[in-house]
Amino acid sequence: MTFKTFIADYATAVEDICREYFNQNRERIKIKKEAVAVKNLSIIVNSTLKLSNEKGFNAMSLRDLSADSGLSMGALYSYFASKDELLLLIQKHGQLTMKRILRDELEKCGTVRDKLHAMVKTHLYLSEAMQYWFYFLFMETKNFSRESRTFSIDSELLTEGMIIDILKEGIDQDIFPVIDTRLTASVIKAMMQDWYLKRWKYKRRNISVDEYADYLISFIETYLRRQT
Amino acid sequence: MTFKTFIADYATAVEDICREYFNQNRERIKIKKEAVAVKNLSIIVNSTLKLSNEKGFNAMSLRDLSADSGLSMGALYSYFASKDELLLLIQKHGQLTMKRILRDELEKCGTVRDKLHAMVKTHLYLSEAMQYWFYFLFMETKNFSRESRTFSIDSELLTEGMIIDILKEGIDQDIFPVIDTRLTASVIKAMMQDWYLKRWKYKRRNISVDEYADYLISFIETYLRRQT
DNA sequence: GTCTATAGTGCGATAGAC
DNA sequence: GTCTATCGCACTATAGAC
Repeated sequence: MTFKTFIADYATAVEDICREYFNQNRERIKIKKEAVAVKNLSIIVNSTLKLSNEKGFNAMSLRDLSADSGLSMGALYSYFASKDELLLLIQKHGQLTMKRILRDELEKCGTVRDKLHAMVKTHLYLSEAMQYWFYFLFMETKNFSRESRTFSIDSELLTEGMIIDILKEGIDQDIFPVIDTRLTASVIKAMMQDWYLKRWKYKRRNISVDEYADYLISFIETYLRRQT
Repeated sequence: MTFKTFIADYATAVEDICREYFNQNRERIKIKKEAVAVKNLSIIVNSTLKLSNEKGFNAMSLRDLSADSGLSMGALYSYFASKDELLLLIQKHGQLTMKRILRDELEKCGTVRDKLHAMVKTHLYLSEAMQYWFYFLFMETKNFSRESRTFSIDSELLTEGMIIDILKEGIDQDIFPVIDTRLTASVIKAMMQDWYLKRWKYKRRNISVDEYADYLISFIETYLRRQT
Protein backbone atom coordinates (compact mmCIF):
# COMPACT_ATOMS: atom_id res chain seq x y z
CA MET A 1 0.00 0.00 0.00
CA THR A 2 1.21 3.51 -0.88
CA PHE A 3 -0.51 6.85 -0.40
CA LYS A 4 -1.54 6.90 -4.04
CA THR A 5 -3.42 3.59 -3.84
CA PHE A 6 -4.94 4.61 -0.51
CA ILE A 7 -6.28 7.93 -1.71
CA ALA A 8 -7.92 6.29 -4.73
CA ASP A 9 -10.10 4.27 -2.35
CA TYR A 10 -11.12 7.16 -0.14
CA ALA A 11 -11.38 10.16 -2.45
CA THR A 12 -15.08 10.68 -1.69
CA ALA A 13 -14.77 10.43 2.09
CA VAL A 14 -15.89 14.02 2.79
CA GLU A 15 -18.89 13.69 0.51
CA ASP A 16 -19.84 10.38 2.14
CA ILE A 17 -19.72 11.94 5.59
CA CYS A 18 -21.99 14.77 4.45
CA ARG A 19 -24.44 12.34 2.85
CA GLU A 20 -24.58 10.34 6.07
CA TYR A 21 -25.22 13.49 8.08
CA PHE A 22 -27.92 14.57 5.66
CA ASN A 23 -29.74 11.24 5.78
CA GLN A 24 -29.61 11.11 9.57
CA ASN A 25 -31.00 14.62 9.94
CA ARG A 26 -33.48 14.80 7.06
CA GLU A 27 -36.33 16.23 9.18
CA ARG A 28 -34.36 19.07 10.65
CA ILE A 29 -32.54 20.17 7.51
CA LYS A 30 -34.67 22.55 5.46
CA ILE A 31 -33.19 21.52 2.12
CA LYS A 32 -34.91 18.49 0.65
CA LYS A 33 -32.97 17.56 -2.50
CA GLU A 34 -30.09 15.25 -1.59
CA ALA A 35 -27.85 16.34 -4.45
CA VAL A 36 -28.07 20.03 -3.51
CA ALA A 37 -27.74 19.38 0.20
CA VAL A 38 -24.69 17.11 -0.06
CA LYS A 39 -22.93 19.48 -2.46
CA ASN A 40 -23.45 22.51 -0.23
CA LEU A 41 -22.73 20.62 2.98
CA SER A 42 -19.40 19.55 1.51
CA ILE A 43 -18.60 23.15 0.64
CA ILE A 44 -19.60 24.30 4.15
CA VAL A 45 -17.53 21.61 5.86
CA ASN A 46 -14.47 22.25 3.72
CA SER A 47 -14.68 26.00 4.28
CA THR A 48 -15.12 25.54 8.02
CA LEU A 49 -12.11 23.25 8.22
CA LYS A 50 -10.00 25.64 6.17
CA LEU A 51 -10.92 28.73 8.18
CA SER A 52 -10.65 26.91 11.52
CA ASN A 53 -7.19 25.69 10.67
CA GLU A 54 -6.17 29.26 9.96
CA LYS A 55 -7.53 30.97 13.05
CA GLY A 56 -9.57 28.52 15.08
CA PHE A 57 -13.25 27.65 15.08
CA ASN A 58 -14.11 30.20 17.74
CA ALA A 59 -12.45 33.07 15.89
CA MET A 60 -14.13 32.10 12.63
CA SER A 61 -17.34 34.10 12.35
CA LEU A 62 -20.28 32.86 10.33
CA ARG A 63 -19.74 35.94 8.17
CA ASP A 64 -16.27 34.60 7.34
CA LEU A 65 -17.80 31.24 6.55
CA SER A 66 -20.46 32.88 4.41
CA ALA A 67 -17.84 34.78 2.41
CA ASP A 68 -15.60 31.76 1.92
CA SER A 69 -18.33 29.27 1.06
CA GLY A 70 -20.25 31.63 -1.19
CA LEU A 71 -23.49 30.95 0.70
CA SER A 72 -25.39 33.69 2.52
CA MET A 73 -25.88 33.74 6.29
CA GLY A 74 -29.48 32.71 5.83
CA ALA A 75 -28.60 29.82 3.57
CA LEU A 76 -26.07 28.49 6.06
CA TYR A 77 -28.78 28.20 8.67
CA SER A 78 -30.77 25.95 6.36
CA TYR A 79 -28.11 23.30 6.87
CA PHE A 80 -27.50 23.53 10.61
CA ALA A 81 -29.37 25.03 13.56
CA SER A 82 -26.43 26.68 15.32
CA LYS A 83 -22.68 27.14 15.13
CA ASP A 84 -22.31 24.47 17.81
CA GLU A 85 -24.19 21.98 15.67
CA LEU A 86 -21.73 22.60 12.84
CA LEU A 87 -18.92 21.78 15.25
CA LEU A 88 -20.68 18.57 16.25
CA LEU A 89 -21.28 17.52 12.65
CA ILE A 90 -17.61 17.75 11.86
CA GLN A 91 -16.47 16.07 15.04
CA LYS A 92 -18.89 13.20 15.30
CA HIS A 93 -19.18 12.16 11.68
CA GLY A 94 -15.50 12.76 10.98
CA GLN A 95 -14.42 10.55 13.84
CA LEU A 96 -16.79 7.74 12.93
CA THR A 97 -15.49 7.67 9.35
CA MET A 98 -11.90 7.55 10.47
CA LYS A 99 -12.52 4.73 12.91
CA ARG A 100 -14.29 2.75 10.21
CA ILE A 101 -11.53 3.15 7.64
CA LEU A 102 -8.85 2.26 10.20
CA ARG A 103 -10.70 -0.88 11.26
CA ASP A 104 -11.37 -1.96 7.66
CA GLU A 105 -7.72 -1.69 6.73
CA LEU A 106 -6.54 -3.61 9.78
CA GLU A 107 -8.93 -6.48 9.12
CA LYS A 108 -7.22 -7.20 5.83
CA CYS A 109 -3.99 -8.15 7.64
CA GLY A 110 -2.75 -11.60 8.52
CA THR A 111 0.48 -11.42 10.52
CA VAL A 112 1.31 -9.20 13.48
CA ARG A 113 3.96 -7.42 11.51
CA ASP A 114 1.45 -6.67 8.74
CA LYS A 115 -0.93 -5.24 11.29
CA LEU A 116 1.71 -2.97 12.77
CA HIS A 117 2.66 -1.69 9.31
CA ALA A 118 -0.98 -1.19 8.31
CA MET A 119 -1.67 0.67 11.54
CA VAL A 120 1.14 3.17 10.99
CA LYS A 121 0.51 3.58 7.27
CA THR A 122 -3.26 3.86 7.45
CA HIS A 123 -3.12 6.36 10.28
CA LEU A 124 -0.59 8.50 8.44
CA TYR A 125 -2.40 8.25 5.10
CA LEU A 126 -5.70 9.13 6.73
CA SER A 127 -4.22 12.15 8.46
CA GLU A 128 -2.62 13.19 5.18
CA ALA A 129 -5.80 12.83 3.14
CA MET A 130 -7.93 14.50 5.84
CA GLN A 131 -5.29 16.80 7.22
CA TYR A 132 -7.58 19.70 8.09
CA TRP A 133 -10.00 17.30 9.71
CA PHE A 134 -7.43 15.72 12.01
CA TYR A 135 -5.96 19.06 12.96
CA PHE A 136 -9.44 20.40 13.66
CA LEU A 137 -10.34 17.48 15.91
CA PHE A 138 -7.16 17.89 17.88
CA MET A 139 -7.30 21.66 18.27
CA GLU A 140 -11.01 22.21 18.83
CA THR A 141 -11.81 19.38 21.25
CA LYS A 142 -11.81 21.74 24.19
CA ASN A 143 -14.66 23.71 22.64
CA PHE A 144 -16.86 20.66 22.58
CA SER A 145 -19.57 19.85 25.07
CA ARG A 146 -18.81 17.53 27.97
CA GLU A 147 -20.28 14.58 26.13
CA SER A 148 -18.26 15.37 23.03
CA ARG A 149 -15.05 15.61 25.00
CA THR A 150 -15.66 12.14 26.38
CA PHE A 151 -16.24 10.90 22.85
CA SER A 152 -12.95 12.45 21.80
CA ILE A 153 -11.01 10.90 24.67
CA ASP A 154 -12.52 7.49 23.93
CA SER A 155 -11.43 7.90 20.34
CA GLU A 156 -7.82 8.56 21.39
CA LEU A 157 -7.85 5.58 23.73
CA LEU A 158 -9.40 3.34 21.07
CA THR A 159 -6.55 3.90 18.60
CA GLU A 160 -4.06 3.41 21.39
CA GLY A 161 -5.86 0.22 22.39
CA MET A 162 -5.53 -1.12 18.87
CA ILE A 163 -1.76 -0.57 18.98
CA ILE A 164 -1.55 -2.21 22.40
CA ASP A 165 -3.35 -5.30 21.06
CA ILE A 166 -0.91 -5.60 18.17
CA LEU A 167 2.06 -5.28 20.53
CA LYS A 168 0.65 -7.86 22.94
CA GLU A 169 0.02 -10.30 20.11
CA GLY A 170 3.62 -9.87 18.97
CA ILE A 171 4.95 -10.46 22.49
CA ASP A 172 2.80 -13.60 22.86
CA GLN A 173 4.17 -14.92 19.60
CA ASP A 174 7.74 -14.19 20.74
CA ILE A 175 8.20 -11.80 17.81
CA PHE A 176 8.61 -8.69 19.99
CA PRO A 177 10.59 -8.39 23.25
CA VAL A 178 8.72 -7.92 26.53
CA ILE A 179 8.05 -4.17 26.85
CA ASP A 180 5.60 -1.78 28.47
CA THR A 181 2.88 -2.01 25.82
CA ARG A 182 0.86 0.96 27.02
CA LEU A 183 3.73 3.42 27.11
CA THR A 184 5.06 2.12 23.82
CA ALA A 185 1.65 2.46 22.16
CA SER A 186 1.42 5.95 23.58
CA VAL A 187 4.68 7.18 22.06
CA ILE A 188 3.94 5.47 18.74
CA LYS A 189 0.69 7.43 18.65
CA ALA A 190 2.56 10.63 19.47
CA MET A 191 4.96 10.10 16.57
CA MET A 192 2.11 9.44 14.16
CA GLN A 193 0.26 12.55 15.31
CA ASP A 194 3.30 14.71 14.70
CA TRP A 195 2.66 14.28 10.98
CA TYR A 196 -0.47 16.41 11.05
CA LEU A 197 0.36 18.61 14.03
CA LYS A 198 3.59 19.81 12.37
CA ARG A 199 2.56 19.51 8.76
CA TRP A 200 4.28 22.81 7.95
CA LYS A 201 7.64 21.39 9.03
CA TYR A 202 7.53 18.29 6.86
CA LYS A 203 6.18 20.26 3.93
CA ARG A 204 9.01 22.76 4.18
CA ARG A 205 11.48 19.87 4.12
CA ASN A 206 9.84 18.10 1.20
CA ILE A 207 9.32 14.91 3.16
CA SER A 208 6.49 12.85 1.69
CA VAL A 209 4.02 10.89 3.76
CA ASP A 210 5.49 7.65 2.38
CA GLU A 211 9.00 8.67 3.45
CA TYR A 212 7.75 9.52 6.93
CA ALA A 213 5.85 6.24 7.16
CA ASP A 214 8.91 4.23 6.13
CA TYR A 215 11.08 6.03 8.64
CA LEU A 216 8.56 5.53 11.45
CA ILE A 217 8.17 1.83 10.72
CA SER A 218 11.93 1.28 10.69
CA PHE A 219 12.25 3.30 13.92
CA ILE A 220 9.61 1.23 15.68
CA GLU A 221 10.94 -2.05 14.31
CA THR A 222 14.42 -1.27 15.57
CA TYR A 223 12.99 -0.80 19.03
CA LEU A 224 10.96 -3.99 18.75
CA ARG A 225 13.86 -6.09 17.53
CA ARG A 226 14.61 -8.80 20.06
CA GLN A 227 18.11 -8.51 21.47
CA THR A 228 20.02 -11.69 20.69
CA MET B 1 18.62 15.23 38.40
CA THR B 2 15.03 14.44 39.39
CA PHE B 3 11.93 16.59 39.08
CA LYS B 4 12.12 17.51 42.75
CA THR B 5 15.63 18.97 42.49
CA PHE B 6 14.69 20.70 39.23
CA ILE B 7 11.59 22.40 40.58
CA ALA B 8 13.51 23.74 43.57
CA ASP B 9 15.74 25.71 41.19
CA TYR B 10 12.95 27.19 39.12
CA ALA B 11 10.10 27.74 41.56
CA THR B 12 9.98 31.48 40.91
CA ALA B 13 10.01 31.28 37.11
CA VAL B 14 6.56 32.84 36.58
CA GLU B 15 7.32 35.68 38.96
CA ASP B 16 10.66 36.29 37.26
CA ILE B 17 8.98 36.51 33.88
CA CYS B 18 6.47 39.03 35.21
CA ARG B 19 9.20 41.11 36.83
CA GLU B 20 11.11 41.17 33.55
CA TYR B 21 8.00 42.22 31.66
CA PHE B 22 7.30 44.93 34.22
CA ASN B 23 10.81 46.38 34.02
CA GLN B 24 10.79 46.38 30.23
CA ASN B 25 7.44 48.18 30.06
CA ARG B 26 7.65 50.56 33.03
CA GLU B 27 6.52 53.63 31.07
CA ARG B 28 3.42 52.05 29.61
CA ILE B 29 2.20 50.25 32.73
CA LYS B 30 0.14 52.55 34.94
CA ILE B 31 1.11 50.84 38.19
CA LYS B 32 4.36 52.13 39.60
CA LYS B 33 5.16 49.97 42.64
CA GLU B 34 7.12 46.91 41.54
CA ALA B 35 5.86 44.69 44.38
CA VAL B 36 2.19 45.36 43.57
CA ALA B 37 2.69 45.12 39.82
CA VAL B 38 4.59 41.82 39.89
CA LYS B 39 2.13 40.25 42.30
CA ASN B 40 -0.90 41.20 40.20
CA LEU B 41 0.80 40.40 36.90
CA SER B 42 1.52 36.90 38.21
CA ILE B 43 -2.11 36.49 39.18
CA ILE B 44 -3.24 37.74 35.76
CA VAL B 45 -0.86 35.45 33.89
CA ASN B 46 -1.79 32.40 35.94
CA SER B 47 -5.51 33.07 35.53
CA THR B 48 -5.12 33.60 31.79
CA LEU B 49 -3.20 30.35 31.40
CA LYS B 50 -5.74 28.45 33.46
CA LEU B 51 -8.78 29.78 31.60
CA SER B 52 -7.13 29.44 28.18
CA ASN B 53 -6.25 25.85 28.91
CA GLU B 54 -9.91 25.19 29.69
CA LYS B 55 -11.53 26.81 26.69
CA GLY B 56 -8.97 28.68 24.62
CA PHE B 57 -7.67 32.24 24.72
CA ASN B 58 -10.21 33.48 22.19
CA ALA B 59 -13.16 32.08 24.10
CA MET B 60 -11.90 33.51 27.38
CA SER B 61 -13.53 36.91 27.86
CA LEU B 62 -11.92 39.61 29.96
CA ARG B 63 -14.96 39.31 32.22
CA ASP B 64 -13.96 35.69 32.86
CA LEU B 65 -10.42 36.84 33.58
CA SER B 66 -11.70 39.59 35.85
CA ALA B 67 -13.80 37.12 37.83
CA ASP B 68 -11.04 34.53 38.13
CA SER B 69 -8.23 36.94 38.98
CA GLY B 70 -10.28 39.04 41.39
CA LEU B 71 -9.30 42.26 39.58
CA SER B 72 -11.86 44.51 37.91
CA MET B 73 -11.97 45.13 34.17
CA GLY B 74 -10.50 48.59 34.72
CA ALA B 75 -7.67 47.28 36.87
CA LEU B 76 -6.72 44.69 34.22
CA TYR B 77 -6.22 47.45 31.68
CA SER B 78 -3.70 49.11 33.98
CA TYR B 79 -1.38 46.18 33.29
CA PHE B 80 -1.78 45.77 29.55
CA ALA B 81 -3.17 47.91 26.73
CA SER B 82 -5.21 45.23 24.94
CA LYS B 83 -6.07 41.57 25.00
CA ASP B 84 -3.53 41.03 22.22
CA GLU B 85 -0.79 42.52 24.36
CA LEU B 86 -1.61 40.04 27.09
CA LEU B 87 -1.16 37.26 24.54
CA LEU B 88 2.20 38.71 23.55
CA LEU B 89 3.38 39.00 27.14
CA ILE B 90 2.73 35.35 27.78
CA GLN B 91 4.17 34.14 24.50
CA LYS B 92 7.35 36.16 24.24
CA HIS B 93 8.53 36.16 27.81
CA GLY B 94 7.52 32.55 28.40
CA GLN B 95 9.44 31.32 25.40
CA LEU B 96 12.57 33.28 26.30
CA THR B 97 12.60 31.86 29.81
CA MET B 98 12.25 28.30 28.56
CA LYS B 99 15.05 28.69 26.05
CA ARG B 100 17.31 30.10 28.74
CA ILE B 101 16.67 27.31 31.23
CA LEU B 102 17.15 24.63 28.57
CA ARG B 103 20.46 26.13 27.45
CA ASP B 104 21.72 26.53 31.03
CA GLU B 105 21.04 22.89 31.87
CA LEU B 106 22.71 21.58 28.72
CA GLU B 107 25.87 23.59 29.33
CA LYS B 108 26.49 21.68 32.55
CA CYS B 109 26.97 18.41 30.63
CA GLY B 110 30.21 16.75 29.60
CA THR B 111 29.57 13.63 27.52
CA VAL B 112 27.18 13.19 24.60
CA ARG B 113 25.11 10.72 26.57
CA ASP B 114 24.78 13.21 29.45
CA LYS B 115 23.59 15.84 27.00
CA LEU B 116 20.95 13.55 25.53
CA HIS B 117 19.67 12.66 28.99
CA ALA B 118 19.68 16.29 30.13
CA MET B 119 17.82 17.31 26.97
CA VAL B 120 14.99 14.85 27.53
CA LYS B 121 14.78 15.39 31.28
CA THR B 122 14.99 19.18 31.22
CA HIS B 123 12.39 19.44 28.47
CA LEU B 124 10.00 17.14 30.31
CA TYR B 125 10.59 18.79 33.68
CA LEU B 126 10.09 22.23 32.17
CA SER B 127 6.86 21.20 30.50
CA GLU B 128 5.72 19.65 33.77
CA ALA B 129 6.54 22.71 35.87
CA MET B 130 5.08 25.09 33.31
CA GLN B 131 2.42 22.79 31.96
CA TYR B 132 -0.20 25.44 31.28
CA TRP B 133 2.38 27.61 29.59
CA PHE B 134 3.56 24.93 27.17
CA TYR B 135 0.03 23.90 26.32
CA PHE B 136 -0.91 27.54 25.80
CA LEU B 137 2.00 28.19 23.44
CA PHE B 138 1.16 25.14 21.37
CA MET B 139 -2.59 25.69 21.17
CA GLU B 140 -2.68 29.46 20.69
CA THR B 141 0.02 29.86 18.04
CA LYS B 142 -2.63 30.53 15.43
CA ASN B 143 -3.77 33.59 17.39
CA PHE B 144 -0.31 35.11 17.33
CA SER B 145 0.66 37.90 14.96
CA ARG B 146 2.68 37.03 11.88
CA GLU B 147 5.93 38.08 13.47
CA SER B 148 5.09 36.15 16.65
CA ARG B 149 4.34 33.01 14.70
CA THR B 150 7.77 33.19 13.08
CA PHE B 151 9.28 33.55 16.54
CA SER B 152 7.36 30.47 17.64
CA ILE B 153 8.47 28.40 14.65
CA ASP B 154 12.09 29.41 15.24
CA SER B 155 11.70 28.27 18.81
CA GLU B 156 10.52 24.82 17.69
CA LEU B 157 13.38 24.52 15.22
CA LEU B 158 15.91 25.67 17.81
CA THR B 159 15.05 22.83 20.22
CA GLU B 160 15.12 20.38 17.34
CA GLY B 161 18.48 21.79 16.26
CA MET B 162 19.88 21.17 19.73
CA ILE B 163 18.84 17.51 19.52
CA ILE B 164 20.33 17.20 16.02
CA ASP B 165 23.66 18.55 17.31
CA ILE B 166 23.75 15.99 20.12
CA LEU B 167 22.97 13.15 17.68
CA LYS B 168 25.63 14.31 15.23
CA GLU B 169 28.22 14.54 17.98
CA GLY B 170 27.38 10.98 19.02
CA ILE B 171 27.68 9.70 15.46
CA ASP B 172 31.05 11.44 15.03
CA GLN B 173 32.30 9.81 18.21
CA ASP B 174 31.08 6.39 17.01
CA ILE B 175 28.72 6.15 19.99
CA PHE B 176 25.54 6.21 17.90
CA PRO B 177 24.88 4.42 14.59
CA VAL B 178 24.55 6.44 11.38
CA ILE B 179 20.92 7.59 11.21
CA ASP B 180 18.79 10.38 9.75
CA THR B 181 19.45 12.95 12.49
CA ARG B 182 16.73 15.38 11.44
CA LEU B 183 13.91 12.85 11.35
CA THR B 184 15.14 11.26 14.57
CA ALA B 185 15.29 14.61 16.35
CA SER B 186 11.82 15.34 15.04
CA VAL B 187 10.22 12.21 16.50
CA ILE B 188 12.10 12.62 19.79
CA LYS B 189 10.58 16.09 20.04
CA ALA B 190 7.15 14.65 19.27
CA MET B 191 7.45 12.12 22.08
CA MET B 192 8.56 14.80 24.54
CA GLN B 193 5.66 17.04 23.55
CA ASP B 194 3.15 14.30 24.15
CA TRP B 195 3.78 14.75 27.87
CA TYR B 196 2.06 18.12 27.97
CA LEU B 197 -0.33 17.67 25.05
CA LYS B 198 -1.88 14.58 26.68
CA ARG B 199 -1.31 15.44 30.30
CA TRP B 200 -4.78 14.11 31.19
CA LYS B 201 -3.84 10.64 29.94
CA TYR B 202 -0.68 10.27 31.99
CA LYS B 203 -2.36 11.76 35.05
CA ARG B 204 -5.21 9.27 34.81
CA ARG B 205 -2.65 6.46 34.68
CA ASN B 206 -0.59 7.78 37.57
CA ILE B 207 2.58 7.96 35.52
CA SER B 208 5.02 10.45 37.00
CA VAL B 209 7.22 12.72 34.93
CA ASP B 210 10.29 10.81 36.17
CA GLU B 211 8.80 7.51 35.03
CA TYR B 212 7.98 8.96 31.61
CA ALA B 213 11.47 10.44 31.33
CA ASP B 214 13.11 7.12 32.18
CA TYR B 215 10.97 5.27 29.68
CA LEU B 216 11.69 7.79 26.93
CA ILE B 217 15.43 7.69 27.55
CA SER B 218 15.49 3.89 27.44
CA PHE B 219 13.36 3.94 24.27
CA ILE B 220 15.70 6.36 22.53
CA GLU B 221 18.82 4.56 23.75
CA THR B 222 17.56 1.24 22.41
CA TYR B 223 17.17 2.85 19.02
CA LEU B 224 20.60 4.45 19.24
CA ARG B 225 22.36 1.26 20.31
CA ARG B 226 24.85 0.26 17.65
CA GLN B 227 24.07 -3.13 16.18
CA THR B 228 27.00 -5.48 16.78
C1' DG C 1 -4.46 52.01 42.33
C1' DT C 2 -8.93 50.19 41.83
C1' DC C 3 -13.64 50.49 41.02
C1' DT C 4 -18.39 50.89 38.37
C1' DA C 5 -20.84 52.31 34.42
C1' DT C 6 -21.14 52.61 29.73
C1' DA C 7 -19.82 53.63 24.81
C1' DG C 8 -19.05 51.36 20.58
C1' DT C 9 -18.41 47.16 17.87
C1' DG C 10 -19.28 42.81 15.80
C1' DC C 11 -21.31 38.57 16.79
C1' DG C 12 -25.04 34.60 16.22
C1' DA C 13 -29.44 34.07 14.80
C1' DT C 14 -33.96 35.10 12.35
C1' DA C 15 -37.85 37.16 9.67
C1' DG C 16 -39.64 38.01 5.44
C1' DA C 17 -38.89 39.28 0.41
C1' DC C 18 -37.93 37.01 -3.83
C1' DG D 1 -33.78 27.39 -1.76
C1' DT D 2 -31.44 31.62 -1.18
C1' DC D 3 -31.12 36.32 -0.21
C1' DT D 4 -30.90 40.94 2.49
C1' DA D 5 -31.94 43.48 6.50
C1' DT D 6 -32.06 43.68 11.19
C1' DC D 7 -32.55 42.34 16.25
C1' DG D 8 -30.63 41.55 20.70
C1' DC D 9 -26.64 40.44 23.04
C1' DA D 10 -21.86 39.93 24.75
C1' DC D 11 -17.70 41.52 23.91
C1' DT D 12 -13.37 44.89 24.30
C1' DA D 13 -12.02 49.05 25.85
C1' DT D 14 -12.46 53.55 28.36
C1' DA D 15 -14.01 57.52 31.23
C1' DG D 16 -14.59 59.29 35.56
C1' DA D 17 -15.77 58.48 40.61
C1' DC D 18 -13.50 57.16 44.81
